[in-house]
Amino acid sequence: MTAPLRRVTQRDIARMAGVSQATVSLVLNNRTDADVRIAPETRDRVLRVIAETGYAADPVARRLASRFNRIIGVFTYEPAFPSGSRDFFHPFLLGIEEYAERVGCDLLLFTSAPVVDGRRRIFHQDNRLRLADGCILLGREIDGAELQRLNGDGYPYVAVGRRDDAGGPVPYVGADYASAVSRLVETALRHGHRRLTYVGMGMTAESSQDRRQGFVAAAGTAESARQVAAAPGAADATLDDLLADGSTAAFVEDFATAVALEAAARRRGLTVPGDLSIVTLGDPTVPVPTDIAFTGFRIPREEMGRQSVEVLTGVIDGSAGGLQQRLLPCELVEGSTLGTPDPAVDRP
Amino acid sequence: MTAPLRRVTQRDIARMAGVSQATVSLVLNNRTDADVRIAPETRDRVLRVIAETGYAADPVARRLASRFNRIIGVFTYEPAFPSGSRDFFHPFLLGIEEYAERVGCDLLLFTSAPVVDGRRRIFHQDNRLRLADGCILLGREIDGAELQRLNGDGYPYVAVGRRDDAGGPVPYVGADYASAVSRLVETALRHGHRRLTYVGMGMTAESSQDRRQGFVAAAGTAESARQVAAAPGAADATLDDLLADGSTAAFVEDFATAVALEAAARRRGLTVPGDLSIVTLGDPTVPVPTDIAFTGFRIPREEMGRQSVEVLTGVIDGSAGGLQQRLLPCELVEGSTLGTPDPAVDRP
DNA sequence: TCGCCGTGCTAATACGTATTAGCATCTATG
DNA sequence: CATAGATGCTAATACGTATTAGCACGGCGA
Repeated sequence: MTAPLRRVTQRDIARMAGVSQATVSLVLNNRTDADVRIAPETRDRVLRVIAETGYAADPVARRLASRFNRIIGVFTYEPAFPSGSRDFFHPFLLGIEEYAERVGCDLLLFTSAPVVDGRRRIFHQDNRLRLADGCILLGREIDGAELQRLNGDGYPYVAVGRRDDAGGPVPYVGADYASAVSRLVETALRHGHRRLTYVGMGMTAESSQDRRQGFVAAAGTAESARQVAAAPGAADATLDDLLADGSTAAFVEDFATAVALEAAARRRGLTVPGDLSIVTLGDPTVPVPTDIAFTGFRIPREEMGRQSVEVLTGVIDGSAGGLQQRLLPCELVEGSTLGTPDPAVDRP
Repeated sequence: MTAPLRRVTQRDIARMAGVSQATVSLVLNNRTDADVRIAPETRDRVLRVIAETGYAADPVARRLASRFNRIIGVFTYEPAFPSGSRDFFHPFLLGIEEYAERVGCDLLLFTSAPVVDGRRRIFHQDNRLRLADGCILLGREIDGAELQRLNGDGYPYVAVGRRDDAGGPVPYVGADYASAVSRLVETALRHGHRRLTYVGMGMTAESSQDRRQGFVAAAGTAESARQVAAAPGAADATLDDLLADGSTAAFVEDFATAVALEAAARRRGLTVPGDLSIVTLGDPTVPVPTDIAFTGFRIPREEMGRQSVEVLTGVIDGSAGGLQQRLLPCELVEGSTLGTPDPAVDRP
């Protein structure tokens, strides 16, 4: 190993070209303002030396002197490349990367953030947020206190997924779950379903709230629209509950639960959607093997990633005017698990 | 939007605590050298103010003044989160993230690197490599000229995958393809195979060279050991060629080609491995649907990611002594596509 | 000849931190 | 009481770039 060579700096270039460091900087930044004038010969001379030496400005010094880094932080509340839930983050990252590339920004993954109580923390002793010009927040549940702190600090950020206010409005790019669920409920009602059940996971996250709100909003004309909590493991109990209630359509928050529910129904000799319609309210977040084409909707994850970068760059350079909150529409998936309820099922 | 608040700096802390900026820095870095002494009361006072304000050192300034950033760059020659070949990078990134987290480093993805002639370039006008303390290079084929430049600049980096020298030895963490292929060839010979064919893709990448070398090295006692180039689309022609040659075992570089070859054989009523043994020389890089359990080996991608970070940190802080080149063993996969050649096949 | 303006560049400074030489002040020692 | 040494801190400077005020020079009009 040779001794680490010293960087070539603007001073070196300046000396070689017989000009001042300031001139090198001006040439480098192609400044042609009225009050900054460099003779073409001088400019060429400097550029030639730069080319010869292969000089490249130190981005760190640049950042210190000016304002921005062209670095976009990405904070994930869970590891960004998990083996388990890899399908959750991946589409977001894909969109983020694509747009970051387009605007010429690098992506900084905050892998150094320590895990406390099972989740990563943004704020800790050696907080490194300021490395980036701004930050994209990814995660099913985001700590409200941390959002509040971000707002207080005036640090530019965008959450992926709608977030409730936290000491002020939270900039976000989310998916319009409420509307998507509402449309599914309306479809069910058109098919003649009268008794509906929302099968949740007992979560308080905004994404869950929004789905429930969409359910409630559209189910006004139903005979019954109730909510229950369930886990994939308790599919049989959930099925009992649905049958006892006389529900003909289940709106299932979690994809894996829907899969388990369908399997349980089949085991009992029930048909889907003949005896029971099952609607899923989102893409699988973990790989679940199934051949069933569930009726539901698609979360525009990739587009959310893209637009989160777009919004963030706006927030950073201040060009974004007012409130930066976007809800993207979800595309409905027709599938084959929502049908007309079998009249054989006893109803008045 | 409020005006972007000025950062809290060490100067602010110093003023509040009634000390100098230097003292704040010393306290912050927990300096306890013999010639640096801070009274416990002073230290506490400073720490209290730091805690109150939630101050965090600006990593950019820190980097400029000192040497390191705790940022590890990741340069991918293709997008890091591709939709197509997502399975290629993902395991590497997983290992990289895991180890980076362990050593408390952040990960910088160089998404800003522009694409020229269909591939990303490390070196371009506004080269941002120096943002990171060092860099991990990912990609099937890495430009030798760029490696040479990296070596010349004395920039710390590690390639994932073995690389030929480029103006000096290239630090890398690779997989020992040669040995893995050799062992597979030996297995085939033990099974009685005498005529072997290496089905390559006509690539010149080191990973391809190594496989071929392993093939040649172990096939010495075979009656025939030849190499052909083939693409998945030309499976039928390849099969013809194999049969004409009387080869009983095909060592197929590309997973998709192996799948196509097996399908072609089945269409012709041939059995695998009865009539033809097929060995794959690596995991699929793109998702290929197949139910066949191919005989081959597993590339320790995750471990390669982990160790690349380990090696890089060593290179960066200079603690790594000599040459940093590691070849990790590949685990053989028994599978069911390598068997004893059917004696019915005409051979002398 | 003087003043004025346009041109081409440089000196000085800021950005926020780390480091080091060295200045006071106090304590122990002779 | 003078002095040596330890102690606790600060002033100064470096890191590499961007920015801005302003200097020196030459040409031109009056």
